[in-house]
Amino acid sequence: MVWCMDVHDTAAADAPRRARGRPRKPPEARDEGNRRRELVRSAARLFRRRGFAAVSTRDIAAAAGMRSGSPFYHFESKSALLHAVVHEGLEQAVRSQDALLQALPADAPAHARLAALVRHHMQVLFGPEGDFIPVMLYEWRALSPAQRSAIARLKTAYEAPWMPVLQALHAAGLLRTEPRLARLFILGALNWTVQWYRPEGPLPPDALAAQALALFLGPPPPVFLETA
Amino acid sequence: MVWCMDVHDTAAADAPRRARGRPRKPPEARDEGNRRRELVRSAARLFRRRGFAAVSTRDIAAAAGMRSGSPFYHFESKSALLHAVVHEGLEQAVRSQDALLQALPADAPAHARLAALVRHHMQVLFGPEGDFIPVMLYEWRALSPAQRSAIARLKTAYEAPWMPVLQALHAAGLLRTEPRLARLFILGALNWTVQWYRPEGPLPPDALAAQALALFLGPPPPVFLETA
DNA sequence: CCTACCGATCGGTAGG
DNA sequence: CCTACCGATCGGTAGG
Repeated sequence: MVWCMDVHDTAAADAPRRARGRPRKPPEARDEGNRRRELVRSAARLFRRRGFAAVSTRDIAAAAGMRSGSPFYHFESKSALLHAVVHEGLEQAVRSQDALLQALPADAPAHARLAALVRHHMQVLFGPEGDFIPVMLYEWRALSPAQRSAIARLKTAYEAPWMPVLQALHAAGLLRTEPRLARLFILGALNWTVQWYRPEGPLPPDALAAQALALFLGPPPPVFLETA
Repeated sequence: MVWCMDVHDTAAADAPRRARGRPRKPPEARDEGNRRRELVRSAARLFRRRGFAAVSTRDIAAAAGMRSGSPFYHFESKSALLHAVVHEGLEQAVRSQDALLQALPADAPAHARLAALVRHHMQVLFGPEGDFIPVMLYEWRALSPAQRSAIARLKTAYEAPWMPVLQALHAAGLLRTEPRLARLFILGALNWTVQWYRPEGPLPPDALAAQALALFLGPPPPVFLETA
């Protein structure tokens, strides 16, 4: 092995350690936990833009202001980084969706509940943390089996609240498709928007959500059916 | 450079060419044009299963029964192979879609036309050539700008016939969403099925298409509106 | 279409 | 968290 320190330079070796190489950041700016978060954020952005396999750990390190080997101080592998992106994004999405449903009036009609779920889903896809879930949607394959099943549990938790809402709409005759299939089609149509929709365009995410809802439920909110 | 032929073995060099290395296939089994097609087919299957970046040109060569360098006899680069997959798949889809529309009665109602388009799209995704279009859908990014715009023209040709149908449904009040958005949502819901649907399961592709149509158009075919 | 090869890059690691 | 490095693999090519 070859080292950059010249082993023949005994004077330097015996002298007190001098600062070598590039200057270190002052300790208060390094802020341990945030370095890891910065890696996850950078990885999410790069994975979304170019895909997992096309992004190198060196790219991620550079985006987070580190050297090539440093991501492996925080994560044991590239795929562990992907797992962190997906896991943290999905955990946050489950949390905010649960909070949303808690905030709805207990007697909110199914139509209003579905509207809230669709609107929230678009916020998850295009909000400030908008890289995390698309990475899950499109880079699923790159996870190991063990990682996949950890994610699958969270995904089930995210999708669960959709079912009673779709079942109620189906029972009321407002949804002609079998609820489980309806959920797959609806989430598919919404997830696909990451391929073509730009939130900075003329149509804001909430308006896009309203258009999607109109496609699935046909006529405008038939309030009369719910409020007897 | 080092060659496998021993240059000191002048006797062998002067002797009439002997068969060296692995045996060649007889000429009639090689069938020039089909080798290229086999590469495209193998590439399509691998790109779909593992993604463009995760598949090596060696993998593709092996799947087509070739050695590592041989794909570059047929294609100038890995991305040219991807382009061939996408281009040939999309060309075929445009052709069969056009044939389908020609075969419909001239007075077929918009509802029936949309049903035919949706059914055909599922056949494109899950039929015998079912790897080609999913590769386009999910590996779009890996194409060069020039390749992308060549594909974009074909994609426009594929999507064009959907618009008059959706506009007619919109005008008839059977579709509550602006037609252009409806097209994006509908094709998105259908394209997403490659993530979860297995055609060898209990629900055949045509039945899946019917369920999707019911979701978008609500009530069963309102024939009375079209047949006066 | 194969053989033999090249330069570049990749994920990951030892040692500090 | 950096430095210096390793073995493996990758896309691609020259020459036949």
